[in-house]
Amino acid sequence: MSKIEEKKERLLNVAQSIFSRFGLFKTTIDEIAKAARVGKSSIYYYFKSKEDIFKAVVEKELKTLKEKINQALVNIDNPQEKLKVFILTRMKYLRELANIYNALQNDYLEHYAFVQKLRTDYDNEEIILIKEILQKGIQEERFAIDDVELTSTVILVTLKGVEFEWSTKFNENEIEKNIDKLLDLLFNGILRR
Amino acid sequence: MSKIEEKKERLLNVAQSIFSRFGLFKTTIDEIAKAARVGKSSIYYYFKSKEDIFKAVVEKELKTLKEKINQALVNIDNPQEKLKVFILTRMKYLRELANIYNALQNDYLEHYAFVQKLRTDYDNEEIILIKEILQKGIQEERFAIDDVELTSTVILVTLKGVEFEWSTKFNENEIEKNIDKLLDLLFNGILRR
DNA sequence: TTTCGAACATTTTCGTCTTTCATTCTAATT
DNA sequence: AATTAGAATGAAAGACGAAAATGTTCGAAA
Repeated sequence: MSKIEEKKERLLNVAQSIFSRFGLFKTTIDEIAKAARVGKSSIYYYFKSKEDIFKAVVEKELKTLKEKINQALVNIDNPQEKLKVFILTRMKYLRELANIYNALQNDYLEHYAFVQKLRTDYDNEEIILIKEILQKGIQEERFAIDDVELTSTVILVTLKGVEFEWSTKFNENEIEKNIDKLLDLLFNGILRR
Repeated sequence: MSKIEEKKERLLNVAQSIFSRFGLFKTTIDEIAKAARVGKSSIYYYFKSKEDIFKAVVEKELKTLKEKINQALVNIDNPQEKLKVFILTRMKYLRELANIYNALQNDYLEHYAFVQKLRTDYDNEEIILIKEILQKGIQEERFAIDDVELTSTVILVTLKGVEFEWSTKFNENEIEKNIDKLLDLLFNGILRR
């Protein structure tokens, strides 16, 4: 990594921790500069604006999240298990990555073009990932799915819906139990046979 | 109905149509009074505050919604069919009743105590209704459900999640198709058998 | 090339005044 | 007495300009 990239990285880490605590609006460039022990104008040597820094931080967190999910999934073959691990890993790290979580949830940020783009882009990526898992399951003749598009949308929507409620109400252990039940519902449906 | 209740009703209808167009904040008591051809202080003879009027309007709409749903469900016996009709009816009328829809969705209203109460109360009622349908299905040995509580939560969350997306993207016919698929997913799951 | 102090530009904050609006009062009308 | 509404009240929301804070740029220095 080049010298300049190392410095950018350092500034980004500082910015990340401050943004995590105070959010985009309540942190000033000066704070970041002070914390990083540089003059505030130096920041502009590396980033073109405050929004740009925030964007970089969120993208960094997004990259981390994707890596964590990929790492968790890479040596799992069973598509049922894969879905479960995907959901669990997603929930776990999304909560840790405060800035991306905020960018995805906070209503005050939705007017920023890059946040909107981030949301739809990331939605799409997740849909694609879910679709791939489903397709693999179909290919292996484990799943029988009529409309993969709709099914993955429903899975993602449900995930986003229960995520908030569960992560405030339950501990990690209970969440896993709920996810198991949710997956059981998804796999088997509710009809008696 | 007493004279005073008739007048209240009339004022409420006027208020409903104005609130529907402009929302709680952008409509003034004066507007309602003018539209109803009464002096604005007369309104206070019937309602104790602006919030009180809005509350009454929302409750009126809620009552309408419940009636519509009950009417639609009353002579359906099959629990599968019942779920479908519930979902369709709910979607259809919720969109027509602008004020309750706003009260349930609009972030600016969530600070009002009665809106919060309305939301949680109505959530509970819907959960209860869904549970009842599920219980009936279990009783008739059509459904096999491990955790009825979680299942009904998941159904409601999914409903609320797809509702917005679908109602902007699809027409009534396509929505019905999607709901059919959604129900198929719910009933049969995705596992091949 | 990199840094930073100072200058500049833009936004936010604050105080003041004015206007609007919800609510109350009071007297008139039914 | 029940009902209505004009006028009064007070609190909140806007309009506006000055001052302060903050984001961004520039040019000189390390």
